[in-house]
Amino acid sequence: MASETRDRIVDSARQLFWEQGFESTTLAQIAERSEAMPGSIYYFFKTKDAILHAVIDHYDEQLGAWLIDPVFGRTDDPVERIFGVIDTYRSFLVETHFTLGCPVGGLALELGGESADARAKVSKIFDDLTSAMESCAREIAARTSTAGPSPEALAALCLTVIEGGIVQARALQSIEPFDRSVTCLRDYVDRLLAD
Amino acid sequence: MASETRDRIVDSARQLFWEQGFESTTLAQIAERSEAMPGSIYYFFKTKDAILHAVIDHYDEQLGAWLIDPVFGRTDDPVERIFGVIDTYRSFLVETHFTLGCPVGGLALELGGESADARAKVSKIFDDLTSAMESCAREIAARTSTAGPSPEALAALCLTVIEGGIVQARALQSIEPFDRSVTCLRDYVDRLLAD
DNA sequence: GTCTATATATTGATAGAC
DNA sequence: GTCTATCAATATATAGAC
Repeated sequence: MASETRDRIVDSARQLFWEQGFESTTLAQIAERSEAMPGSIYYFFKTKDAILHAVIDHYDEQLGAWLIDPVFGRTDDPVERIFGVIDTYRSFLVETHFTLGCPVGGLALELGGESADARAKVSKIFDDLTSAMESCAREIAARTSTAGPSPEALAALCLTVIEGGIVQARALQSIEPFDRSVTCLRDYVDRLLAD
Repeated sequence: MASETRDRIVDSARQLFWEQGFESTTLAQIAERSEAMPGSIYYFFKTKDAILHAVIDHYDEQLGAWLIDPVFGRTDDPVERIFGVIDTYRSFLVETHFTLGCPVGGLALELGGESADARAKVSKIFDDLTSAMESCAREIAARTSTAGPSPEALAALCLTVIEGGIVQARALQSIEPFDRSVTCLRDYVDRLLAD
């Protein structure tokens, strides 16, 4: 099951899906980047869809270590944690000049109708990320006196700011709409904490 | 230039791009839905990309009449206008059971790297929609005493809530994250106006 | 497990009759 | 302007030697 070649194939596919999307990526491209021949790819994966599942599983397993743990390990403050996660996505956008958005969000939109089980896995990843944001939102709620939004709602807004900011940033090829949205979210959180 | 057949082709392509994305849509599907033979399609359009451009141009021309005018004609209140536009997108999501998100946002993500001129057109559509939201945000700012976010920032957040809410709703096949984000946005606007 | 070679289907696109 | 027929390229996927 585990294999160095297999890992290379999944990692190459993951990069390509991130850069171009699932549909636009061909097996020839995966073969080229992973330096594995088509025959080798089909030794490990029965179909192209099977590669997609492996990529999504990889995100599912690595989301914590890759995105949440570094940020949450850096600080205990719930506000800093939220904006630390958001800033991680911002860095991807800026460093890749808006070619790399959210790997999971991109797949979510692309898998809209078809492949119900792949979409279900993507759904779970969103749930996990929402849970992490929710723990921060709960701490924030505990610090405020008047009634603010539910932790679930604030957590949803945080993911919304990430995904919506990415869509606009990629469309406009500018980080400005992303930053503007984040500025509002911070203002909102500040106002909540001022109560 | 204008032709009933051509209109049918563009409209069918528009629907299919909305439902499945640009890459996943084949000319055979466009031919089937528009009831035009491949030969006819290529009489009007030199390439598949030319169809894409026609679709984007259609959105560019019809965005006002299709999305903004109905909402802005219904009320003068800037807050109601903002949430009226947002609710239009919500209706698409719910009525189509999360298969139809934002036609422009979907293309924006898909055209990330390639076809720079198509992406530029998409960019212009976002600018137009942002302008409409910005006019509302400016009125809201005029009603508040203390310093709130800039109208540009609040407008960006409105689009972010739409696009980010759609990504999550389609991923989770649930309107909940969309509604939760909108609830927060409304709470934020209420707090701005309470100042 | 990895390679070469190739099958099969579908893609975007074209030619030319009418 | 619309049709039929089809091309050439590319896609996913397979067979079988090593």
